[in-house]
Amino acid sequence: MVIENESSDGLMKKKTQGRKKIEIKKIEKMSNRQVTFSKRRVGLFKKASELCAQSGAEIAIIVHSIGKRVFAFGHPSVDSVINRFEINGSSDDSHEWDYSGTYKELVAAELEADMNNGGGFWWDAAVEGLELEELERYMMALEELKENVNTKAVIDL
Amino acid sequence: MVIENESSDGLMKKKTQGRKKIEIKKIEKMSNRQVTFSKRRVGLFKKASELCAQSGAEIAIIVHSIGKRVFAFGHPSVDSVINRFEINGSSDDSHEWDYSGTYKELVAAELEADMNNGGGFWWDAAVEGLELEELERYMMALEELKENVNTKAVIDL
DNA sequence: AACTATTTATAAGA
DNA sequence: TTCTTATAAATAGTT
Repeated sequence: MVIENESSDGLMKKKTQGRKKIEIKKIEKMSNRQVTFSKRRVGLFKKASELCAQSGAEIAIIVHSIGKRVFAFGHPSVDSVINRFEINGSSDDSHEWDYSGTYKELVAAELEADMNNGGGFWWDAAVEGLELEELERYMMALEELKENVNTKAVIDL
Repeated sequence: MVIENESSDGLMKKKTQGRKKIEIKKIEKMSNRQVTFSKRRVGLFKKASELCAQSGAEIAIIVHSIGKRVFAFGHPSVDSVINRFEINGSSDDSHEWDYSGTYKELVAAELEADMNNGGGFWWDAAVEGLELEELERYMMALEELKENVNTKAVIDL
């Protein structure tokens, strides 16, 4: 939002409102969604690189944008991290699952069936199909991520 | 650092210095490293969940801590994102590689050979073996991440 | 695990 | 897209 640069008393005012608090939800306007995706993906990869550098963790991140582009971050490499992960077994309880299960609960089975249909991306269909209550539960899940994480069992390989 | 709560003039002062600027490098003290890892991993996963919610991207993150624990984030699931990634081929130029290559350049081949030896974690060996100049290049790479990202070729599946 | 002062990330706007 | 600016959000050091 534009702010007046000069008020009646002649003092200079703020040029913009700066960052505004937002709700974490699907960004409807495509151009804004693209800009936010670009900015936040870079931020995410930077955070990952810092975590690697500080703690020595091995991290792999794979991002499929809605535009079908694929971005990957890997330290020491995407493949090595994934391989190590898969060797441990990706379908049992050997991992600490944080969020995937929570989201899945939100997506009704019938909506998942629409994912492979023509027109739009599966995600759009899934989100548009969410009832208000479900969306609220989704947002709550986001907020409770920290707590959920800390209460998971820890099982080493 | 502790700050005096009351100065000679009787005014209350800041209780702490608050967050301090730090250099992104290996945290030597194990307890601090563990705490930072925990905090930042949660932050990383939260950022990922927000990016998914806002843009509809599909994201998988796998984190192997130095303590051998495995943490994973996946939307809609770790497996689905990885599978989609691997179908596209993980060894060619079909992806946008952001950071893994940069880091690899830093780790001399002889250091990589030590990764599988006994005693300590490979990462410790690799980082401790980095010469100062190399470490500086590494840090520069971190700073230049954003620019690097924006200059990569974009190739869809 | 909880607390603050700060640093860092980023929503809007240019 | 790249830059700016003000503010929201993350977090380092401490308790």
